[in-house]
Amino acid sequence: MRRKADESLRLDNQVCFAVYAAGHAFTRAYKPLLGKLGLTYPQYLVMLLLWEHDGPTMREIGERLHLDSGTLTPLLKRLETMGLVHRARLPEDERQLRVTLTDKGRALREAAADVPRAIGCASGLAPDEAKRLRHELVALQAALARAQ
Amino acid sequence: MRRKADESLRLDNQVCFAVYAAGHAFTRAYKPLLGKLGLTYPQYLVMLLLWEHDGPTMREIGERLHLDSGTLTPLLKRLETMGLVHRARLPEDERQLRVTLTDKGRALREAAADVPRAIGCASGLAPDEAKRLRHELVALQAALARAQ
DNA sequence: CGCATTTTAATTGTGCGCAATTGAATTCGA
DNA sequence: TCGAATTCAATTGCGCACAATTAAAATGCG
Repeated sequence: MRRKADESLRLDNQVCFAVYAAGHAFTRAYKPLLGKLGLTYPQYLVMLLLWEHDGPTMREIGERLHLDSGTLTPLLKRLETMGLVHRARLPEDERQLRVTLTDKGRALREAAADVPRAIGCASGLAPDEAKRLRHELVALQAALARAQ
Repeated sequence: MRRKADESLRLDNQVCFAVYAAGHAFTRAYKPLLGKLGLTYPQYLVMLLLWEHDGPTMREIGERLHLDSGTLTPLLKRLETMGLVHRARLPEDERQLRVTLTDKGRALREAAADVPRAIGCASGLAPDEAKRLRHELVALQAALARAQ
């Protein structure tokens, strides 16, 4: 019989690797769909946020997506270069940056409308299964954040 | 009442984002533990594989972790520079590269022994919950791969 | 045997992801 | 009010992650 310590060092036993591998699988599944829109997955997340509620500051985007300025500054500059968003300092606080959709950025929403359905389909999850799994992952993320 | 298409474009409804965020949370949780060992999380995954079964080829490592040579070549060179692994061509097939642990690499296993427990603790998951979640994520990953 | 095909690792280029630092704007406190 | 502390975005540097290409070794087929 194998010792406990050995067991726990086996790759297959690790939830983290399963999350890591599932993340890769999702990225691969999204790539052809988002490629048609000219977006990467993190860029798509920012666009989702803006379609939901236009005009957040960079700090708010970072809090929502758990990304810092080192990631977001170049990402948002790319979206701006593509003509999808506009970046402007707040007049009342010049430190902060407001990100707003351009007409082109708003228009992209129609083209992206069928992406979630396609991914839902590929995942093979029923809506209620997806919902439960999402809840468990959110709880997991919160527990890890709490443990610091 | 909100239309169905709008619902599906909302960030909160997406399993993928939950996986993505949980992945980040895990990486952050592992960082201080692995930092003591001088490893990144992908490097730790390779070491786990080698501790489990020493001497795989680079192709086998890539299949197991779903990583290609563009990622693994520099990663393994870093592990070699750290003195943890040895890289050598197979005499019977010069295209392939065998990766083996050095004494230092084997010794690191003891230092890493308590990492899984610490992460398990931080995740707040009971062992059976972790096992079920892992199964669901593996199934999800397989479904996404199958959908190609 | 000899040449086309396949397999494998390495390289190049792009884009995250994050720690650490910088610098500017703002806020706070004596 | 003035200087210290804080809050932001930007920058720098390092390490994945992956597509596309290159080059070498091995295989397969006529």
